[in-house]
Amino acid sequence: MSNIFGNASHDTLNPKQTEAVTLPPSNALILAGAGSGKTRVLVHRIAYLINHYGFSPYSILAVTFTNKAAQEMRHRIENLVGQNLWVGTFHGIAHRLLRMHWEQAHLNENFQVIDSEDQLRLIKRLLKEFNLDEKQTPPKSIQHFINAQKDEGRRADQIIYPNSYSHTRSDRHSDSRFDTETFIQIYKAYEALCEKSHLIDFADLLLKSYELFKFNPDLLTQYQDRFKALLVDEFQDTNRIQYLWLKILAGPKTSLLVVCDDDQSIYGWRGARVGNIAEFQKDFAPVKLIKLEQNYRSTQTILNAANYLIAHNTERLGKTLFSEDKTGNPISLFSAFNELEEAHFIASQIKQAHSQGTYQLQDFAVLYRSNAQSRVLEEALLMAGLNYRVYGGVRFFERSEIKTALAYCRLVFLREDDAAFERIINTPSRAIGEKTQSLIRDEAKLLNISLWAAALNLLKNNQLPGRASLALQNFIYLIEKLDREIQDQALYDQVEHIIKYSGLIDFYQTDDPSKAESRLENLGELVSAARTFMPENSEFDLKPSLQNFLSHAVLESGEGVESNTNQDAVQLMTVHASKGLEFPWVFISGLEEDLFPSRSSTSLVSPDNQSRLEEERRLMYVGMTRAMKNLSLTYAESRRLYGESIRHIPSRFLSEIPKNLIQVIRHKNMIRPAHSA
DNA sequence: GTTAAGGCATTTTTT
DNA sequence: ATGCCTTAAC
Repeated sequence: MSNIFGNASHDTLNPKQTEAVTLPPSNALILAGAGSGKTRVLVHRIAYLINHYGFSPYSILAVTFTNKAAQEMRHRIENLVGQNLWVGTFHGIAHRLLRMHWEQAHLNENFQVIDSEDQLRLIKRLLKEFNLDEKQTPPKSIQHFINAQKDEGRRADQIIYPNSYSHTRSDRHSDSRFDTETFIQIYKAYEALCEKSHLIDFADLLLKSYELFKFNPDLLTQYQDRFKALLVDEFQDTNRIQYLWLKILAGPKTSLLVVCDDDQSIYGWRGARVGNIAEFQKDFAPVKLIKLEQNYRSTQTILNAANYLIAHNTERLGKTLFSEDKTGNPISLFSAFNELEEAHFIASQIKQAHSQGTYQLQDFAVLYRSNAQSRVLEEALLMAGLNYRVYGGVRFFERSEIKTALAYCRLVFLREDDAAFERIINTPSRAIGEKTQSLIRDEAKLLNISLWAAALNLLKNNQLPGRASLALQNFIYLIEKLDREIQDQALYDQVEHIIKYSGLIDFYQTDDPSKAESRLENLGELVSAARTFMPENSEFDLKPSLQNFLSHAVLESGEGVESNTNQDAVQLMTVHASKGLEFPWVFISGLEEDLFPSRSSTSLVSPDNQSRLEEERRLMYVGMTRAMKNLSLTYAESRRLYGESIRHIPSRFLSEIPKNLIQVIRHKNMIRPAHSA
């Protein structure tokens, strides 16, 4: 398993690391290769600023991308300097700023954050209002459009018409059938709806907090003066708005240190701009550049292979990893007849190595390009009697029963929350059908009020048939009753009470018997989560309130599959999900053209072609550099995909690794599993 | 208001 | 092949 302390076993910093840590306060770019100890450098840098330059922890801000990275950094900083300073994700920090300055940000005090599922629901509702057909105008494409605009820092009225957005992301949906003007209109309506409902989506957290600074110069100055040092992790993954946010926040006296690895930029497809690195060097000149190229993770063989592979990319800053470790085992390569044999091979290799006692199961990771590949691998591991754990399922706070329960909490907390209203108005079913709901929506639209207020209006004016009226009355009564009952209760009592009296327990007990058990269990866990909930970061005097708990649920939705976490098990995940981790023995499977590199990165006729392929190559590079001792590569000549067998040729990436580093494993007397129907 | 049948897409994922 | 979601029929 990956060691959360990275290479903490090395007690001293190497010369390059030392140079980065002890720089005088100034702008710096740390180009940190895989396994070169970048988190360690960041943490030591913070300690150095405090201990050597006398910076107050209060004047330092460290930004990461994931909650996991933020937690780890917070933990390590506390170990080193024992101080509680401001560390968080871009979104987490933006959220906190908006909570603190909600008035200046033109927000409601009780605003709620919505996730992309809620966002999509709102968009679907708008499409209905616009009388647009979902087939002709897919809600997903609208969602993508809106998020891409916000990620670029543009409001609906700032869009440079036409097609100003098409260069950033995949433009599958930007052909003439979809009229940009319509998209902009929906974007506008969506903004209005969010404002009315006091809701804010992920992208808007950043955009709104950027605007908060932009339109409140006094506040901005206050923060610019406060932050003497800004540190950013995984800078290659920043998008436009995140860059703008950093740029506006960094004042004349702020020194900005960013850590990045352009060779590990694998999120271009969701808006990350590697170009921010060059822009940073220009905007923040002079920028001190330091390269960390010594790797503490892998054997030199693995690094050589990875170096040769990545050298095929043209868009690079340039960096070559080296290790003090011995050469190590050659990289093994296995060619299978089909995906079943491939899986069987991997399972038997693991079984064999494991039985010799050198490795635990958790020392093995099996990586793949797409999630669909995991099933065959799981079956093979199961057959071999090996425990495994698949990363990346539906996360706790994203499960439907959890989201429904939270929607009750949200509506109880804030009646204007239309997203919550729509989710629970008829769950469990209480005879408020499409007809009634549509009447409520019309009323809300007409008077520009929330769905809740619209429902009250319809009841007051007797505009509903008797049955519907009664049902709606009961629903409203239920929410108001819950609200009254939870006053003055502690958070966990509130959550427990709402779940208990919302009718959800009965509903999930009978709704789908196969899922009933796990759903009820999850609802129980939600109460436990509320019981143990304690907001991070004491500086802001956060209490375990319902509001804070709801924000936490959206912004930190937690690990995927939490079961069997403590069991020794083989780790299965996509190459993307493996970023930042390390394993003694890594398998990368499905190394075939059209799979890895993916079909869309090679076959699309677009000017983007080259960079798409380079991103795939970086992905391969990320996968390879996860390996500490052994790296095994596999591919299948034929693979069942989408119901039919397809022949594939070996991935070009295999031929980009020098032959002398590879040992080809021959088919021994292996049983070839036949394809089943 | 619930269930069956047909349509459809299907890299990667965080917040 | 499969799962998800809209639509059509009880």
